[in-house]
Amino acid sequence: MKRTHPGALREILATNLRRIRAEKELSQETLADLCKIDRTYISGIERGLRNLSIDNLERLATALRVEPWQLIRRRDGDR
Amino acid sequence: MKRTHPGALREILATNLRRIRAEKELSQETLADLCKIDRTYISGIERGLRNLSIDNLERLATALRVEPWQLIRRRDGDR
DNA sequence: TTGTGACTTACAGTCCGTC
DNA sequence: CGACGGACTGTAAGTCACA
Repeated sequence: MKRTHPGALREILATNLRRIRAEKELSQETLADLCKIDRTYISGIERGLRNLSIDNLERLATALRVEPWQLIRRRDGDR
Repeated sequence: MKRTHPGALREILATNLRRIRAEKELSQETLADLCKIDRTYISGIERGLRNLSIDNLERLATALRVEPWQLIRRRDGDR
């Protein structure tokens, strides 16, 4: 696929998105439906392959009913 | 020119960026230099006209020495 | 249900300026 | 110093057929 790869923030977003989506028990497809972003695009985000814009970050957050910043907040130990 | 202008998140970022940059007493130009983003582009971000990617959000955050999520976090008191 | 490569088009992002 | 414009280049956006 070779979609660009830099950026640690992408990885954080990727894991957060995947985790939160799982918590809400949504499939990529239903989420895609909710925020009107293509399913395969969401797939790409969750694998850290897509460098999305903050407009799309906002759409995802709204669909998931979380604040946008929660999607890029590092979560591990919560430091 | 027709720069797009949707997205409440952009406004939050705009004010946060402007505030933090001011706190660090950096000009748009020196910040541009620090994170290697074009000065006119930073100007556009601070006016909420630009829909930047999270890779660039990260670069801005790094240059300002803050966490990326702090740039898009809404503070009580602004809108 | 999700991953992937390939593709076109819209705009992200740069560089030259003026005021 | 910052707002704003014109003209460009590179890549995110968005979709598809198939695995």
